[in-house]
Amino acid sequence: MWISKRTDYGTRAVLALAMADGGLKLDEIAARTGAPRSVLEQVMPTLRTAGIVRAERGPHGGYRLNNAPEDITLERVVRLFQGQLAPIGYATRRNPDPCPEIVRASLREVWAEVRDATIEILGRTTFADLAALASRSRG
Amino acid sequence: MWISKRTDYGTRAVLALAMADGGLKLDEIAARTGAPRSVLEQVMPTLRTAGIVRAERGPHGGYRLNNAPEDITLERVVRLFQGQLAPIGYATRRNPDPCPEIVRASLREVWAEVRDATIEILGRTTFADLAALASRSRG
DNA sequence: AGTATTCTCTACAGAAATAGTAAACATTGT
DNA sequence: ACAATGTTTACTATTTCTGTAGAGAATACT
Repeated sequence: MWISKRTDYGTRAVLALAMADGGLKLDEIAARTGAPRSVLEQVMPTLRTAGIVRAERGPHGGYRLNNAPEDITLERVVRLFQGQLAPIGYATRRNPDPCPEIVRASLREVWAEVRDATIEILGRTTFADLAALASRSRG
Repeated sequence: MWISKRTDYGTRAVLALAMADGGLKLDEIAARTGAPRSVLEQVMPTLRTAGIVRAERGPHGGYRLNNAPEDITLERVVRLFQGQLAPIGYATRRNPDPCPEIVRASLREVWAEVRDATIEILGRTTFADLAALASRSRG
């Protein structure tokens, strides 16, 4: 239970764009993802600043992906909102907290395994994969 | 960053007991795990109620494991404190939240993969494994 | 009995993270 | 000008997390 709503909404929004022909307006993204519009108002600029989507204002404006869905991994979007993917602070890849006690150092090995398994899955899954999943289930 | 301190302290405490000859008093567990004694006062009864440790009061009292370390998985202890292991509410094994939108349903597949990978690791790792890790690193 | 030792229960307080709302603002097309 | 669209920022309410404290209960020893 550790993916925040904003992370969830962010990934849903990118997937909605990956599945759309052309761009989508904020209201359309809200409708297709089930995310509150007011929250997307914060989420979308974050995606834009990170270079994942681009936005245009005014009539006929909206959002588009900046890259092909094959080139956007889930890991990238999740990290954008969530930061570290390790389950605990002493098992991050960069600058892990120290483990003064031997029991903690042993546990670190396992948390690192969980971390790596998570990164492996999120890193190999692209939004093209997710879109393909969706069209398959749609029949 | 989703393992709570209490979960962390709980797993450390069980490992400390798995590595000890005989039992340990609360203060000894606190010393070996680096956990505040006052928090362990809440954590240890939780472990006891779950049948993972047993306690004895009075002089010469303390805690012992109720089973062999080989028979206690990390999954069991983590679930005790943490509950569901899925990264998000719509990807739990039992009673997942519904996924009205197609984008959410696609993402569920991936979160389920993460969940299963996590459970696989925590479910096969026992406290005997962790104790072995510790004695290896101790040399 | 009395006392020291040890675990147990429960209430609480502060801090931090999370979630969502809202309103004023900036840009663009017609 | 004006309507349509995204942007920014401040805010509030709620929940979760973390740790502390103190009174209580059981046990062993004398």
